[in-house]
Amino acid sequence: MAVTDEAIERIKEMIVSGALRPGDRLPKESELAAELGLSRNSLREAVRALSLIRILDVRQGDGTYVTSLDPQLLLEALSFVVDFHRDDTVLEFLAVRRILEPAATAMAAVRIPVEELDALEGKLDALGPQPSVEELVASDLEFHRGIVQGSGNSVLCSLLDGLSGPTTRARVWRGLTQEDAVSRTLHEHRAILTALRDRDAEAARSWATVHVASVEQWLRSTL
Amino acid sequence: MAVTDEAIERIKEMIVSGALRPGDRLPKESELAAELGLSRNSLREAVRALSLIRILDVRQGDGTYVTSLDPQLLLEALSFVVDFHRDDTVLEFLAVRRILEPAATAMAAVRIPVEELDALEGKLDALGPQPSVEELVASDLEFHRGIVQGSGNSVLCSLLDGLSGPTTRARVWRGLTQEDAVSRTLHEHRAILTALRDRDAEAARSWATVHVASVEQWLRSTL
DNA sequence: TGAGACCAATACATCGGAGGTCTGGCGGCG
DNA sequence: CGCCGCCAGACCTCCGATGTATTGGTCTCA
Repeated sequence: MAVTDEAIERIKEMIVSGALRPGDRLPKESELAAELGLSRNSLREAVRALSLIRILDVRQGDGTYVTSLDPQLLLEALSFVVDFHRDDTVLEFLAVRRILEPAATAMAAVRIPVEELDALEGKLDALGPQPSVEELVASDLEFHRGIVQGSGNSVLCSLLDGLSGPTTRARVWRGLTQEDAVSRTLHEHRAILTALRDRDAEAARSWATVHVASVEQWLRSTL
Repeated sequence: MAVTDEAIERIKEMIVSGALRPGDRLPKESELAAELGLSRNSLREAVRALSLIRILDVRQGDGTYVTSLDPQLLLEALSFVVDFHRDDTVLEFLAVRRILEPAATAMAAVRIPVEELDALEGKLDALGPQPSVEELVASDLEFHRGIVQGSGNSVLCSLLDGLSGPTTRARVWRGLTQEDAVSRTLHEHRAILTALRDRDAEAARSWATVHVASVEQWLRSTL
């Protein structure tokens, strides 16, 4: 195995084993390089790779630290990966989302705080009757994120966040706004909110399914 | 932004825009470095980072190539990330799996080929009445992977594969084998197979739910 | 005495070059 | 025609030096 790959494994092992804990500072480049028995350049490649997927956080002039390792942070790299997929696999991502989103919405029905529901409704109200594409995308993203956060599962939340990345979403919306789907989507958002207020998990699940499925269907007919 | 990060974005952009397609070979280090306006060392850091998440494939003595970009390949990096999580978040990953696995099993019920079912049953038969821990883990992993592949959604398949990574699974099994859960698990596997043979999606979904939930419950009571 | 500016130490960022190693292809030899 | 060794190309690793951002202490001034 190449020295750099070995360094990646060694650093990973140090973190997994607990020798390095979240927030800990790594020895400085030169020391760590000597410790692992390689040059600074090679070590830097390892550190950079781990930095890309948010395992490490390098701060110039300060040092290199282990991140919080929150699922949210680590799965953020997922959206980077999703960006590489073209339209032909978007449907598969959307199918996964159609599984997760209703489940998350149903989970949220029994535990999301009323204040959060109020906040979400307020944001829907703030959206005018003729929102721009950018506003719609932002609103949609925020709406779903708010609900999924209400599920109380941060892994689920981050996963959906990554799957519904800006790129995918934007691609979908770009054409979707040409149709009358805008008002229908907003109506579905309202329906989901109502179901959540009623603490009706099954209704919430159904509305979420309908919501995602309608996007999926439109996309399938277009591609 | 640092030159290396910029290089990562530039390379990503080249791939997403289609300038570089799967399987394409990148210009050699020195040329690409000159083209992007940075040193080879910095470029190497960028390439190494993209290589870690399976976007690029560097072959010593040959060149650097764009991978197939299959969802399967890219989501493989997910298991690397999952490895960093400790027991306290395993439950959240398992909860996500409890959502996805039944759905995938139900999808498989209507489309998995009979030959695949035969193969899976054959593997269960090959497992003796007193399998070792390693055999059990391997069998369990292979069984679920075979079924999920039958769902026909490669994204879903890779996602579950990553979530049920060897580490997580091994941790769970290590203690689980102490109980009588072994025979129960094997029995559940048989039941899932039967439901799939009957093309009974609902039964398959239910058995998969029971299967994952039992592991989750045991884990919850142990932690 | 307290606040703000200055400065030096620290640590990462970037660079260019040199030597090593592996791969694949070309040509010679049997 | 097939096998084997040579060789050019490309990545691997390392070194040493310079640039740059942050930090924290110190010094000066009000």
